[in-house]
Amino acid sequence: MEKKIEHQQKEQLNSTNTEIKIDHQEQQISQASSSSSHMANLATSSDHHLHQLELAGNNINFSSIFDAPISLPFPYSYFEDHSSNNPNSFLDLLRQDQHQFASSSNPSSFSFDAFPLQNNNDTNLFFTDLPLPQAITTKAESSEVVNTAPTSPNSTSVSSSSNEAANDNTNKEVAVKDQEEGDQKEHKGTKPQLKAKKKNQKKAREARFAFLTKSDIDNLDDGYRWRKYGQKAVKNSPYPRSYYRCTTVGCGVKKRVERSSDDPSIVMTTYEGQHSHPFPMTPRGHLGMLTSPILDHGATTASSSSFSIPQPRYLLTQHHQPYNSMYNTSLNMINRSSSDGTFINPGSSSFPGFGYDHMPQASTPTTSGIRDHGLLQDILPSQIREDTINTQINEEDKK
DNA sequence: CGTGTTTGACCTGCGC
DNA sequence: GCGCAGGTCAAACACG
Repeated sequence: MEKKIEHQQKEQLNSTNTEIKIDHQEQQISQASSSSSHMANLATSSDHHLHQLELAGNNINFSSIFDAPISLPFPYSYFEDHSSNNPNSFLDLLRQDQHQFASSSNPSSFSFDAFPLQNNNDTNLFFTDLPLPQAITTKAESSEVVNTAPTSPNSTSVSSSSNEAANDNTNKEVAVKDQEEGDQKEHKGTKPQLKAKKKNQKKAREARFAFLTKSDIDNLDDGYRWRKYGQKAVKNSPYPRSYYRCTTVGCGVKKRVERSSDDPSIVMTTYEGQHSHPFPMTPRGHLGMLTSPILDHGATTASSSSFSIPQPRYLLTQHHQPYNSMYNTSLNMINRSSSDGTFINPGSSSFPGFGYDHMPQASTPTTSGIRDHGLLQDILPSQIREDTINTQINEEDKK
């Protein structure tokens, strides 16, 4: 396993300009838990990119950000640092990178790579080789509701049902909250019950998805409009944590942005919830990222508080989902369909807060002539996807 | 005037 | 029960 990884990473070094230090590889492996396929994902992640990477070897503890205490390995950072003076939006950079990698056989597939590495039972770790200077590492935080049922990588049945489940959870959560508010108004003094409800409510909390990005800029465009509603000092960190909420009416997506105390160049953004609305229209009157997150600035963001990741529809479709049940669980929890059936894309899911993966054209294979891999194609170049899936299959065959 | 930010107060969960 | 830390609210403020 380790040899395989080492071999693959050596290949990376040879075939790309990627510069990787593997000092803490072993530690990452242990922290990345048991999913060997995930490591394979990591190992192949840079094949299509020229960005320089490093394994920083810093174990930056973001346990305060996540529910589960973790020591997050911090494998990637970009040498190509993103200056705070750089006026380019995140999506500008994406666009530039798209040109840079225009030779890709599947342009639509390029944009954003995310490689989930299972970290522990509560968190999913995402190593990303983002084609942008800021981005270095992503980390998905699963919901606390854990689906332990193993999910086949090719499973298509889980998605819709889990969508409904997630939706149900969300609705229940709202319902519980509303109920609680009523109870609090009408029945003050039922604290035990309220507490029990609170606990239940917490268990059904929205899934979160966190990104680590290397940037001097906190407020980068992701195309959505965010309103800052709070800022708090973080313990053991000189940098405050900012709280944002999607400004779209009825959309409860939140995000938290904070800077790492260990490495101030690292910005961590945690998304919570999923947008219940289409990607915002741009002033120019077309949908941002209609066919790809990188095709448009997508930024109507007057706010300066937008974060730096694309609003990727880049969630992995579960039928192409090469990841384990834990990861699927995470996806399932965040894959929410609306109650009226609008914006539902069965079999597809998206990371919370990451845009809208249900754009009609975006999900129609025939429009691009490219096989629809769901959101996966927005994350992984086709070659990587194939490698990943094959790797997963091989791993399963070995078992 | 609309929109977004700032910031102190308040609420909540959790550990001791 | 208490204190701490995280999260949220909302009034005041800034800006175009």
